[in-house]
Amino acid sequence: MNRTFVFRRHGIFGRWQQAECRGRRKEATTTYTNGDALDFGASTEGTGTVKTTTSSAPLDRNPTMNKIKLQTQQLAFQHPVTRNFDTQSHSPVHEALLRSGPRLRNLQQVHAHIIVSGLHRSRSLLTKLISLVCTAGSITYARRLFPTVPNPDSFLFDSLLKVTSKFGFSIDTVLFYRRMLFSGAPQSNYTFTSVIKACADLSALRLGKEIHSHVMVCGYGSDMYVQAALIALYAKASDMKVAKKVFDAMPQRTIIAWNSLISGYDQNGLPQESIGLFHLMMESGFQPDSATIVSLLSSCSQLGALDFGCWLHDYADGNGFDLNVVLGTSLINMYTRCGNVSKAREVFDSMKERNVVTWTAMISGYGMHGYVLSACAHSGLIDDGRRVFSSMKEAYGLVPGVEHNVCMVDMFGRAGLLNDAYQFIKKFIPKEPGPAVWTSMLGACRMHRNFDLGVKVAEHVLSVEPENPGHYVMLSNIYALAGRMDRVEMVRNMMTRRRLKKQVGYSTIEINRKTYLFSMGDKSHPQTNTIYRYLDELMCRCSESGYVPAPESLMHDLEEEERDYALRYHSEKLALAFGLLKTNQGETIRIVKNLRICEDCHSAIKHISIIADREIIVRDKFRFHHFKDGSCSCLDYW
DNA sequence: ATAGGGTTAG
Repeated sequence: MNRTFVFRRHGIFGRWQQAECRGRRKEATTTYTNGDALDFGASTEGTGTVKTTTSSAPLDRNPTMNKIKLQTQQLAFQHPVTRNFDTQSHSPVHEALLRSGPRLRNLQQVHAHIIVSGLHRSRSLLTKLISLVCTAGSITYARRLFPTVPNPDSFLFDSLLKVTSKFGFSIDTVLFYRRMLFSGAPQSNYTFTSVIKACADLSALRLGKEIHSHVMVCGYGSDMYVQAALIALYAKASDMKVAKKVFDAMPQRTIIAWNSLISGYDQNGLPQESIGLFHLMMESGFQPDSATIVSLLSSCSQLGALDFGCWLHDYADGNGFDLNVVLGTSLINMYTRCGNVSKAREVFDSMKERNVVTWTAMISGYGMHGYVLSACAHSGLIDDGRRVFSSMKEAYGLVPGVEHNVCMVDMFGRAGLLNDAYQFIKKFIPKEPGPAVWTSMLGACRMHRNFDLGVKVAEHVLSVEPENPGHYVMLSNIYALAGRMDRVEMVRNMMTRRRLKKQVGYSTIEINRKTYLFSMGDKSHPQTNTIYRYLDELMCRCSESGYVPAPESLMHDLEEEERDYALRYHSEKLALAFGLLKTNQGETIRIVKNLRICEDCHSAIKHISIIADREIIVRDKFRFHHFKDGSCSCLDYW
C-alpha cells in the first residue's frame, strides 16, 4: 500500500508557521510513508490534522541525492582521494563540516567530501551532518541520511530528537523516538526533554502522557529539565491541573519551571492566576527573567492592567534586559491593548529589529483605537479597503480567511452600505458564509436600523447556530428597536425554553496596580454606598447637561446585562464612578469591559467626560473608546 | 571519539 500521511500544523503558536517566517515554506508540510505509524500501539491524539492520500513515495527520485552523487563524482575527479580515517576535530572533513554551518549548499558539498574520503561510515561525522542539515531546514535530507548511519546509538538519537523538535519537525521527533525504542538504544533525560517538547508543540496530550509513563519507568521522574518540559506539555494541552501537580512535586524548582507554569496560566486565559503565581515566585526568592516578563505582559494585555504593565517595562529596563523582537512586540501589545498607543509607538520606534509580528501588533493597535477604522464612513477609504482585499490574493497570493470576510462585511456595514455588504457575501464567499460573517451583518442592520433585513439575517443565523445566546439577544434588540415588544417577549421565551443564558457582563479598573472588578448592580465593594451615591450625583448632572437615558426598549441592549436593573448601575458606570473617586484630577481613567459597551453608557460617559473634565478610555470586547470633551474617538461607529 | 537540555510575542 502506498499511503502517505500529510501533516499540517496549524494554530497561532504553531512552530511550523514560524518556520515559514524564516523562509522555510517548503518544509511547512511534511510527508510520512506508512511504515511510520505515529503511535506505539495506542492511538495518537493531536490538534493537527492527519489526512491520508494515496501517492507513491518519491524518495528514490530525490533530486538532492542525485545532486550529491554528481558532486561526488566531480570531486573525485578534481582531487586525488586522500584517505583519512582520523575523525578528531582537526580532521579536514570535520573542519569543513563546522565551517559550513547550517547552509544546505555547503553541507551537500561536505557530504560529498565525506563519501569520497571513505568516511561515510563515521557515526560522529554523520550525526553532526544530520543535525546541521536539519538546522538548515531540510527534514527530507535528514530522513534520507539517517538510514545510512551504521548502528545508530543513543547519542545519534538524542541529537536527532533535539534538532527535529527544536525546528518544529515534531512528528519526526516522535517517529525517531519510536525507532529509538525499537533499536534498543537506551533513553536518557536528554531524550525525554526533546520528545516531550515535540508532544507539547503537537498538543498531543495522550501521547504525552504515554511518554510521561516512559519517563517514570526510566527513572527520570524528578529530573528538573524533564519536569519543566512536562509542565509546558500539560500547559499547552490545557491541562493546568496536572501541570500544577508536576510543578508541586518538583524537589527543586527552577526559573524555567516557574515560567512554564506562568505562561501556561496566561495562555489558558487565566491572567490573574499567572500574575498571582508571579508574586509567589518573587516571594520564593526567584528573579523574573525576560521570558517571565513576556508572559506577564501578555497577562496584562488580557486584563488591561496598564500600571502593572508599566512596572514590568521598568523592571526590564532597570535590569538591562535586551529589547529584542519578542520583548518589544509584547510591550507593544501590552501598551495598545491597555490603551496607551503613543507608548506603544515609542517602543516600536526604539526597537532595533522588527518582524511581521511586530508590525502587525502596531498596526492592529492603531486599528483598535480607531485611528484606521473611524474614518471608514468615507467612501474613499471603502475603496481602499476593496483594493487591499483584492491585492491579498493578486499581489500576495494569500487566500482570504473568515476573518478577512468578516472585516469586509464589517467595513461596509459600519458605513451603512448594507447592500454592498450583502453583495460581498454573495459574491466572494463561495459556500455558507459561517456565523461570524452573519453576526457582523446583523450588527450592521441593528446599527443602521434596518429591521427587515435584520430579522431575515437573524433568523438565518439562529438556524445555523441555535445554541448561541448572543443571536437571540441581537434579534430581540432588533424587534425592540422596531417597537415589536410582542416579538421581543417571544424571543426571550425561546431563550428560556432552550435554557440559554446570556454572558455575564463585567468591567474592571486598575488602581495602584490592583485590579477591581464590577458587575452590574454590584454591591460587594466595601465602599459601595459612596460609589452609588457619587454615581447618582453624576447621572443627575448628566441629565442637567442634556443626557437622556436610553428608552425602555433599549434596556436589554446588546448581549449583556439584565434589563430589570436600572441602566445607571451598569458595570462600566460603577467602575467609572469608583475610578473618578480614587484618582486625581488630570489622570486618565481606563476601564476594561468584557462585552461591548452599551449605547446608554456610551452616551452617558460622553457627558461625564465634560462634567468631570476627564479623559476616559474604555476598552470593550472589540475596540477602544476615547472619551474627551463630550465626544468619543469611535465617532459613534462601533 | 562526540554537546547538550526545559520557558517567552499575534
